[in-house]
Amino acid sequence: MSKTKIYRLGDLQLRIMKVLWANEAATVAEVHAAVGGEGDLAYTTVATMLRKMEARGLVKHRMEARSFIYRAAVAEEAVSRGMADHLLERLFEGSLADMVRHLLSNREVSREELSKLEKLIAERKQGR
Amino acid sequence: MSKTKIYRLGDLQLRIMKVLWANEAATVAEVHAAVGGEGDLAYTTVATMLRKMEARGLVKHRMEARSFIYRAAVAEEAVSRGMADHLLERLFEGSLADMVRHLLSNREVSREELSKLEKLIAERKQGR
DNA sequence: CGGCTAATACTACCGTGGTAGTATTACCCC
DNA sequence: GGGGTAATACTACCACGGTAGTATTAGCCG
Repeated sequence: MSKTKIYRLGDLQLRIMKVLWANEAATVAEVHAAVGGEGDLAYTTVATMLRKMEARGLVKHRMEARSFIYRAAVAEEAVSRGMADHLLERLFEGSLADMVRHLLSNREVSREELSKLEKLIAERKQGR
Repeated sequence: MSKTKIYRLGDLQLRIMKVLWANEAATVAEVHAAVGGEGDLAYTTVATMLRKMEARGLVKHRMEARSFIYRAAVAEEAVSRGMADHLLERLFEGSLADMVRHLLSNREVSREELSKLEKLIAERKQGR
């Protein structure tokens, strides 16, 4: 299959994935340190979550000197697109314009962001 | 509180909300008919879900001639924005441009959509 | 060697989305 | 009035995210 339903990640899971995407490989302790910023979690919580995530195919581990070294088993791209696509379909019936409209309303967006967006659209229109 | 954590809605819940947003008010039977399109659900499944959603403050009901008439208790706007914002923060650290970039890649977007987007950005830049 | 320590394994528990069966109730029609 | 029917209520399960305690194990250090 390989269809791991990539788009459904909880908050903690996503935070963990971000650590692994940023670091390529990390021990439980490293993930715990990196993830546990505010309102820190128990070490075992992170360890348990990693095990559950491995069962779901999100991460893999190898043993090294008595420690598990975890790394991501799914690409950040795939997850980002999966989740964003899922939301776009579920909520806005695939209309990107609708989605962006919602995101623009009631939110302060810097001029830089707007310019970046403009450029993106323009490029895309050019078929690039 | 009233902070119902608006942004976490399951697929079925969202489908139900869409029916209620479209219809203003509906009986369980109506929701069931409208939602159960493909791979249809049991009537009781919809009824149970509605009850759970009411407990969470997502919908309300009134009695009328032996039947519950449900209506949405949260605005579509609020939910859409909540969910989209949540994703934007969790996944793209608030960078709208990043998010749109992901959504544009590997996806066919009509010229109309692109034009709509252009207009949105332009309007926003004008401070409107 | 014996104990400390760091690591994983196992188990448990809560909340909630999703799904649905069974029970109860209240009406309506013959 | 009695039976059928439509509606809700109650109960039950499973999966899974999140959280964490307890048990076990393996290695190290004095």
